[in-house]
Amino acid sequence: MKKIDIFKKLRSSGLRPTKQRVEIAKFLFERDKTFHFTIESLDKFLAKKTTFKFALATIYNTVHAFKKAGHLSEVDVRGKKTYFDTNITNHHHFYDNETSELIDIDASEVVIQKIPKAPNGKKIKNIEVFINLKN
Amino acid sequence: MKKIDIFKKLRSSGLRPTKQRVEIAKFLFERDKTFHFTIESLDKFLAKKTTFKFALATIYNTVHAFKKAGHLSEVDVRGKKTYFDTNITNHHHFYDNETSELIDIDASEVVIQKIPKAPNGKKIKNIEVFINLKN
DNA sequence: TTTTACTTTAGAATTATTATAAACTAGTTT
DNA sequence: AAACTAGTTTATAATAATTCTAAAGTAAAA
Ligand SMILES: [Mn+2]
Ligand SMILES: [Mn+2]
Ligand SMILES: [Zn+2]
Ligand SMILES: [Zn+2]
Repeated sequence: MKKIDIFKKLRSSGLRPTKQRVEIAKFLFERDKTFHFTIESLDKFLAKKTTFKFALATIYNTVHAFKKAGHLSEVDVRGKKTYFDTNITNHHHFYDNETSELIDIDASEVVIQKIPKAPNGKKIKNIEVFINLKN
Repeated sequence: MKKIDIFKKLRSSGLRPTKQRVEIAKFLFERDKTFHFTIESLDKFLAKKTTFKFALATIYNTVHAFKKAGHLSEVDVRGKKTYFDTNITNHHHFYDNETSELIDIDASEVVIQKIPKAPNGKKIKNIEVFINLKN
């Protein structure tokens, strides 16, 4: 992903390309594989890898703007912190409780044969399969 | 569920049957159908339906003791509050985002045909299917 | 360049949860 | 039944994740 794409991500999220936001966007999107992160892990990375400061509020605001624009998704994990995902396709997860690690499962890897019909007046929006792992 | 069973629930959770705990246990277990709740909803019910006071810490402690003893389970729901479930069988959920309501799906209602194998050295502990609803 | 609207930031506020430690009580012992 | 002991409740403080605020700074428009 080129720098011009980073600007597009920002613009399409309603964000001006400030230096903080560009750094965040580069870290999130300028890579080959998608990944999962928390605000805390992102903050730690930014503190270590860049010279200037990032207020936590800036990180929260930027991540939420990306999420709102559909450039990030959120994953439900037991625990207190929110996990974000740069994989915005429909997909599923393994969760390794020992390491607190999320592993993607492509939607095509899961085939569901039978599912109940949605309650009256409701439709199915999406199905999330969460596979807990043990050793 | 009779009063004697309430005492068993408490005893098997390592809890003395105090009046607070008996009230909580009666509310949770003395009913025909299982249900989902948060600490907040439980607290509100107890405040409204009983005369004596419940410290929040007592509610948290009692619920956690039931969970640890296997009398309650926890459900991952997007959001900040923890949801508990008096249904401790393996089962799945519909989640109605409009009403923030969880609806049980019996394990037999879901048949999964294909699933990837667990990563090296890991085993599958359990599979949770979460179906998001829309109108 | 000046202006305007948006952005960053430090710190305060909020929310859910957990910890603390003093007052209280259930169950046991005498 | 009184005394004892271990467990319990409670108000309050502490912690952790997140959101809010408002002052100072910056990008883009005029
Ligand atoms: Mn959020
Ligand atoms: Mn959660
Ligand atoms: Zn993922
Ligand atoms: Zn349930």
